Amino acid sequence: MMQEAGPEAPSNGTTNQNGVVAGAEGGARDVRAKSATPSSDITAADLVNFQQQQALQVARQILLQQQQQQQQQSGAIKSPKSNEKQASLQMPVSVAMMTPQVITPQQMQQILQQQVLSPQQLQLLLQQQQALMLQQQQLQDFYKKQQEQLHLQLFQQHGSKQQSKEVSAQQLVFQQQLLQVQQLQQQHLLSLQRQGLLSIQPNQNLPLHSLTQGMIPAELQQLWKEVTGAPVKEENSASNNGHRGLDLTSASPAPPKNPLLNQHPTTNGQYSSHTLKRESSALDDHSHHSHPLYGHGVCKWPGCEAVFEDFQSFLKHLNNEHALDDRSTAQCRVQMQVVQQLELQLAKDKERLQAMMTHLHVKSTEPKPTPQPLNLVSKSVPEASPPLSLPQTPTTPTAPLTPLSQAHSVITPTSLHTVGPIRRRYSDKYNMPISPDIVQNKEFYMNADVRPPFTYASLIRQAILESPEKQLTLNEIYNWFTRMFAYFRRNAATWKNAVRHNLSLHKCFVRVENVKGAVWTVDELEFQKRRPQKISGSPALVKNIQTNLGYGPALSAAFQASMAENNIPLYTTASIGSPTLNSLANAIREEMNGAMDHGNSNGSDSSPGRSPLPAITG
DNA sequence: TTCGACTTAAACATCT
DNA sequence: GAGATGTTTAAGTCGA
Repeated sequence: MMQEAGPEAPSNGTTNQNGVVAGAEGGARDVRAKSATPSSDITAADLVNFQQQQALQVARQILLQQQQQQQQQSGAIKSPKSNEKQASLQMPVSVAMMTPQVITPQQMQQILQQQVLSPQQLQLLLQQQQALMLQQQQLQDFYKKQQEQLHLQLFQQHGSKQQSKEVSAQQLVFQQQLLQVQQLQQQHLLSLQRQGLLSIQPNQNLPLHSLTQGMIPAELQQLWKEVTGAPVKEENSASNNGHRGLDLTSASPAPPKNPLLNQHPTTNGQYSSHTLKRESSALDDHSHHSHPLYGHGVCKWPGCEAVFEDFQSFLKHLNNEHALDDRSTAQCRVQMQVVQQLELQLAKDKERLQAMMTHLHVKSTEPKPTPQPLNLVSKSVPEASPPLSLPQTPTTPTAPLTPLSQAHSVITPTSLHTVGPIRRRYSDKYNMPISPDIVQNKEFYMNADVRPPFTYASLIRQAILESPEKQLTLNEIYNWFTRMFAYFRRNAATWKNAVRHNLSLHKCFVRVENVKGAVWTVDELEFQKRRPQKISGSPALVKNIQTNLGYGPALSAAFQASMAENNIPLYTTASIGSPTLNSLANAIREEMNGAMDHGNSNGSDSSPGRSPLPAITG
C-alpha cells in the first residue's frame, strides 16, 4: 500500500549527494581579503586632491555658466575687454579653491564620516558638498567682482541710466542666484543631518581625533576618555573658523595605524548608517520600549548609565544628552570601532574554526595515511559498535566530529554535505553502544538537521535501552528518533519504514505482547551474535583487530597509553568546546572496550554506562 | 568477485 | 476505509 510513501521519499538515496562539498570547501577556503578596502584607501590627502579636482571642474563650469548668463543679459555692455577680465577671474578662484581654507566644517565632517561611509557615498556627498560650496564661493567672488566692475563702469561712464539699470538687473540676478545656492546648501545640510551623516553645526569644532581613520586601541581609549569624560568643546564657534585653516593633509594623511580597523569600511559604513537609521526609527516608535539603548531602566549609551523611571524620560534624556553632536558622533565612532574589533575577532575565530574543520575533513578523506582506528576496530569487532560517520553537514560548525573514524568512508566530496538519505557506509557492525556519542552530542543532533552516523539497528537498540523498562512500542521508538534527532523530524516516510524494517529484520529485536500492546525489546545475546564469529572469543582478536585495522603497534600502544589516562588528552583538549571530540574519545574507548569485551567474555553488555577502560588498561 | 551489512523502497497483511 | 503496525522481498551501496 505504500503507506509511508511521502513526497520526500527519494527514489534513490544517492540523488542528493551532488556537489555539496565543493561549496563547503569553498566556504572553508573563504579567505577574507585582508587588504585594505576601497574606503580605507581614501586618506585625507586623497580627499583633498579629490576636492581640488572637483573644485576646479565645478568652478570652471560655474564660471562658464555665469559668463554665458552675463553675456546674454548684458551683451551690449560687455566689451571683449570685460570678457577677458571675467575670464581672468578663473585663475584666482580656482587657486583659492585649492587652498585648505575652503574646507568647511561640513567637509571636515564628511571626512570624519568617511569611515562610516562607503566610497560611493563619500564621493557623492563630497561632490554635492563641494559643488555647493563652490557655487557659493564663486557667486560671492563673482558678485564682488561684478560690483567692482560696476563701480568702475559707473565712474568711467558717469552712468548712463540705462546701463545703470542693466547693471542693477545683473546684480539682482546674481543676488538671487546667490540666495538660491545658499538655500540649496541649507537644504543639503538639512538632508545630511536627517540622514545622520552630519552631526554638527557648521561652526562647531571638530575633535582632531575624528580625522584619523585608524585608531589603535590606545587612541581609542584616549578618545573614549575625551568623549565621555571631558566636557564638550563646542563653544569656539567664532574661533572655529580657525579650523578652516586646518591642514587636512597633515591631520591624518597617513594610512591607518591599525589596519584591522579599516578592513571593512564599507560594511562598517552600512552598519553605522543602518544603526543610525534604526535608532531614529526606534525613536519614532515610542510605543515599544525595546530600545537597544534602554534596558532595565538604564540608559545604555556607552558611558552613560543614567537611570530612568520610564521610557519617556529616557527618550528625553536620549534626545537631550545624546543628541546629534560631535560628542555623540565621536562616541558612536568609538562604539563602531569596538564592534568592528569584535567582528574582526569573530571573523578570525570563524576562520580558525573553518580551518580546523577543513583540516580534519581533509585528513579524514585522505587515502589512508593514518590508521582508521574506530571504524576498523569496530568492523572486525563484533557487533554493537555504533558506526561513527561524520555528520554530513559541515555547514554546521558545531557538527560533532565524533564520526571521524568513519569519515574516510562516509565523507566523500559528494556526500559530505548531504542531508537527505544517503548510502552511508557503516563499516562497524553495531559493535559499540552509541549512547556516549548520542549523549554527548545530544544537543547537536537535536538541533542540527544532520543524519546521525549510526545504523538504524543501533539507534533502535539505543532507544530501547534508554527506556526505563528496556522496551518500547514502535511509536515510542519513533518518538525517540524524532526527539533525539532533528534529522528524523523529517523524511518520516523513509526512516519509519526503515525502523520497522530493521525491527523485523534483526533477530535482536524481539516483539513482546504487553498490556499496552506490542513492545519491542533488545535481545543482547542476539545482538552480540551478529558479530563475526572469527573475532569474538579470542584475546588475540584484539591484536588482530588493531593490526588489521590499521593500528600499528606504536599507535596501539600510544592509544592504549592515552586511554589509560582516561581522558585521552589529545581529544579532550580539543573537546573543551566540542563535545564531539570528546565523544570520539569515548567512542574509541567503547570500540576498544568492545573488542576487549568480546575477546575476554561473551556476556559483556555494551550498554552505555559501563566502564570499558579497565578492560583495556588492565 | 564475492559476501555480509546496511539502506531504501515497496508490497502485503493485520490490527485499531 | 484510513492509518498504524509488522513482515517480507528486492535492489543497491560499500568495505573487507
